[in-house]
Amino acid sequence: MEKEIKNLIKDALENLDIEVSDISLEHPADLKMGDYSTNVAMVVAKSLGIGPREVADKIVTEILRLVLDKNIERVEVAGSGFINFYLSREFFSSSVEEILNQGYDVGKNDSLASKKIMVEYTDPNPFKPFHIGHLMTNAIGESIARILEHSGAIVSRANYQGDIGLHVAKAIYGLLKDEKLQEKSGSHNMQSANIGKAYTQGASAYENDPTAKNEIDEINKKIYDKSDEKINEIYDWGFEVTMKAFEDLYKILGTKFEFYFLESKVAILGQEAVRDNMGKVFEESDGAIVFKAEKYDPKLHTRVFMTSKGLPTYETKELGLTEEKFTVLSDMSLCIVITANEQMDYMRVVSKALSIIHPDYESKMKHITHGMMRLATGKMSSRKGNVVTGESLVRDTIALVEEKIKDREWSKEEKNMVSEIVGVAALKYSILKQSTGGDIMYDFEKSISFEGDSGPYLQYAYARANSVLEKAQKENILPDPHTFPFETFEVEKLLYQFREVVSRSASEYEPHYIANYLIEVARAYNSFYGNTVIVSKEDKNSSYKIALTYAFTFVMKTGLHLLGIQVPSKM
RNA sequence: GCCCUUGUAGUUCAAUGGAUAGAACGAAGCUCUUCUAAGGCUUUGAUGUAGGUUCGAUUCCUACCAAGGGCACCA
Repeated sequence: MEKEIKNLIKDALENLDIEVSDISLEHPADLKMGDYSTNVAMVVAKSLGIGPREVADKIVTEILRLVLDKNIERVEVAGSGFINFYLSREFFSSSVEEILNQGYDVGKNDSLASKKIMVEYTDPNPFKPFHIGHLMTNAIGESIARILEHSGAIVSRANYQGDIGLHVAKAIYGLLKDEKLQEKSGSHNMQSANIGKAYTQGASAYENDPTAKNEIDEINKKIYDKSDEKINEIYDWGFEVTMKAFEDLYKILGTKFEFYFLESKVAILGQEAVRDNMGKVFEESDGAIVFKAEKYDPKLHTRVFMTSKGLPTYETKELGLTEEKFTVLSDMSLCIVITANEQMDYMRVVSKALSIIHPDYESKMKHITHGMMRLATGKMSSRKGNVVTGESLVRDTIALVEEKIKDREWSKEEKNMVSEIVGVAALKYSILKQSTGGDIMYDFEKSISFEGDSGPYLQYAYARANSVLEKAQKENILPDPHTFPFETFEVEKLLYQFREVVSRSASEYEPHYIANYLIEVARAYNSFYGNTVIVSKEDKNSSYKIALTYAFTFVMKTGLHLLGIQVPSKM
């Protein structure tokens, strides 16, 4: 419809000999002001030397002369010169019908058809706890991956693991000092939690105790050269257990990775790249090997790629990682990395180096950053009194939902499933409802209050719609989008916009547009639900309202899917 | 010092250069002989400061103020 209206305006302007380079068409914030609105009249008024309202009147007259489209009910001039388009009852009904035909494909577009895109996100390190920052990256990454898929892209999900380095040595030091933490009888989640504790102990010993620091450095060397049998054994066990625990969490969160990259491997590739480009890109400075990025861009700065001890830094590993990505996924058209924004400046420098080495990568690398997740009211500890990790946050949130639904007369399995789905929704939604750049104040209490602007609110609207549909089935009233009532409901005026919202989210890599849109749709549906009897044999429009309800469930379920959130059929 | 983010109701967040700056929480009131009250319907309140560009600025530009992050061998 957007295209049709734009063309209509274009034709009218041509007939009037008015030249405009770009016609902007938007949805007015208030639906009373029409379904589409353009400001062309105001844009051209000055150059024509006529008042904007007068120009608008002329254009509208011309449009009305041209218009034959049954989808447009009327066109009006309003405000200081806006031209507002009101769509017809027929249009909204046919868009409901269209959604029924599309089902869960609603909102799909092919702007990225058959493009291969890799999205790297989450990146927790083995031997270290999965913290709330990882949770945030995961929620954003998964959502962006799904949004791109909905635009036709072939998306590969990738995860990058720091399998070597000082953090591993710290954890192993902790494990060696306190052998109880090596207990292997419990679940791998418990074992992983113990390793997390060992890491915390090792990390603080490294800071405070010079003898421990030496020991840890020693362990670190042994991990690299694999010279100590005992350490090798602990390493293999710890790596497996922590990675398994991450997988459990990914399952709850709804992520399945296709590629796992290990730091130890890409470090070697990165070192080769540095060696091959000595003199060309990299140079020696104070014994280290550096890249002076400010030579290419004054806003960038020099960064060390190889330390004076000959060890590769993060930058070099990133170099190797990117090359590896382009190798394992041939014909990749876009390589996206999602991290916290503290890594923005490093990434810019690394990207610059990569663009010089591989000019063809330059337009294909995209770094998306997000803010920090801060916990409101200083509650840095979870309910069990431990430090809040991403994992504890997920499990505690789920537990709170469980508490809330404990009186429902459902089976234990149903309760478990619903609380998991709803808990994850509460968390993910509070991350995805705002634009990705900024920090997030996470309020534990608020996210599980499930009122208003929350994931569970959306799920609740879906569940209610679902039970409407069940009732309709029982009473044998079939959906029918063709016999519609005179009035148009607000939900209808929003449903057809889904496609535009998805494509905007995709082009800006911003899930929050979808989140905000879904809240609006849910609100409109809840209002419709609250003020109308939908299923009724006496109402001749009941079939239409049921069709509308179906359309709503398709949009809501699909929209939530794009946020990485599942829907319970009841809650 | 330089670079990057960000400053919007009491609080947490929205607003592709447009119309009366939207929600939610909080507070006050109403609402289940109707399909899930985790709902619906009312009422209340905000663009950091000073300039500039524009018919029009929360949005763009400049300065200042405030918060966060980054700036050589940690990731």
